[in-house]
Amino acid sequence: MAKLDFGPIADTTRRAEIVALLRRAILTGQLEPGQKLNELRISEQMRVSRAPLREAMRELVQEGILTSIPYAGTFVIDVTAKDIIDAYSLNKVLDEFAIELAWPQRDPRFFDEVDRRHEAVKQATRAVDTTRQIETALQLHGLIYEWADNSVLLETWQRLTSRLQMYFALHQRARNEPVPAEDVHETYVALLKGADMRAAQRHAREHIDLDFEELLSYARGLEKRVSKN
Amino acid sequence: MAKLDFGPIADTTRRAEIVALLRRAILTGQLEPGQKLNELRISEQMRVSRAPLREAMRELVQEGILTSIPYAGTFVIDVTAKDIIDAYSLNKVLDEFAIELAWPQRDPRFFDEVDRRHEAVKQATRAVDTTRQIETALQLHGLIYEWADNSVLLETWQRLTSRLQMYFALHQRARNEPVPAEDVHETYVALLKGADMRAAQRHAREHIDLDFEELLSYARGLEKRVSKN
DNA sequence: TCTTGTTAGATTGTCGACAATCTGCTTGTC
DNA sequence: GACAAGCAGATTGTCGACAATCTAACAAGA
Repeated sequence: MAKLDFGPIADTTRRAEIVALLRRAILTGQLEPGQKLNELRISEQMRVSRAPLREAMRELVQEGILTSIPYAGTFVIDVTAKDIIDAYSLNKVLDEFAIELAWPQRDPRFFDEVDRRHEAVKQATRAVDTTRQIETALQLHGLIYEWADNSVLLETWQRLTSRLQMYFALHQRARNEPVPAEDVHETYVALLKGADMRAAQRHAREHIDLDFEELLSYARGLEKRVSKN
Repeated sequence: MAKLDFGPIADTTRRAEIVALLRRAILTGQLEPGQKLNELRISEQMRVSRAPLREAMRELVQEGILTSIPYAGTFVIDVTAKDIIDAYSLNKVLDEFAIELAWPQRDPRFFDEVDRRHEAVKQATRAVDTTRQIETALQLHGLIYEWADNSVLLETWQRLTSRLQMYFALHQRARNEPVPAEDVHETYVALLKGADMRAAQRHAREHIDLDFEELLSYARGLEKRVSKN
């Protein structure tokens, strides 16, 4: 008998859907950093009462992409150059650790997934779908975390991912030139499938530094933003 | 003129107070793992409506110490041996990183803080106040994170701390013998004040392993718990 | 002119009630 | 007795209204 384990049914609460909508809006840059979220307006737009909206906002505050000041409002987090540096330097450390943990766990399904996600990135690149390209690249990157079999590490990575995605989206938005067409993940994928763990760790670190430089140049250009209504 | 910079005023929303109350109850083990949180009952006990209570619970869910199933309820997270192992192994990695970042940042205020927090631990130990002892020990431990000057790392550590505190509290609760009177932090403190960073990192790792063994033996004895009303 | 007090409007925080969903029990049927 | 249907109670999710707080504009006084 085929072993088909059903995943949990979809959370069909308004709250969950609101969280997804808001998160997407923030991570794609539709909601700009520093921008204030007006509860009444958003709840009306979504045809929802303020209660589930506020609960959703609480989640996103804890997730680190919103910030809230009592009686003043809830805002999209501001992005400073330091934030980006901090996130990236931590990401390096976590990557190294994740690769170490995931390495002995690699199995056929892992290798399949690598290719599948790599393919998704390439497709998004061809389609010049910037948002999706960022999304898929991070998903490829997150594979080692999923295979590391450490729930706390995975959680930490997911939190970090939110910000990284936001940073990249802002970056791409700032320079509105088309996305690089070359495939920067080729080497990384090859190393993940290879036998030399140290090499993979080294590459992950260097690869990150590459993207980092670009992002940082953007970050340095960031000015303080005023909160918009 | 003395430069006194006022910190932000206290968040005097009911929500914030509820979060603090609930968190404390969970971290000290007053609310047991797996236990269900009945909204109506708690809101009545606290003389508060369900709205701010629910928002507070959302925060704690994202904080990782509560878990929620739509239309079923919100529960204190279950603690498995694997969770403890995962948290600790990540903690090791983060510690090493934090020491590295904090090392060049050490200043007179840092050394003062080390002593101050170390003193707090010793005092709690003398008073045989187990809860406070765990709290202060973690605060001493968290010093390197505060000095690392990496906001994302600090956040990550604080999330991790919540769980560690919970694990320790459960552990102490399980074996109701008094707390060890000897000062296990003496060496750590000395190394933090010393000149050899590598030695400090090494000790942090070993020291952790020590406590870890004890905690693990407890974790292994953990049985599945049924949810209580 | 600058400061301080006041007030109106907008927005967030909180409340009590209703709707949707789950759980366990009972009932009826075979 | 086993099993499904249906019902009652309890609990969570959502709503609309009210209270508390903030903001900005304006007026009064030094």
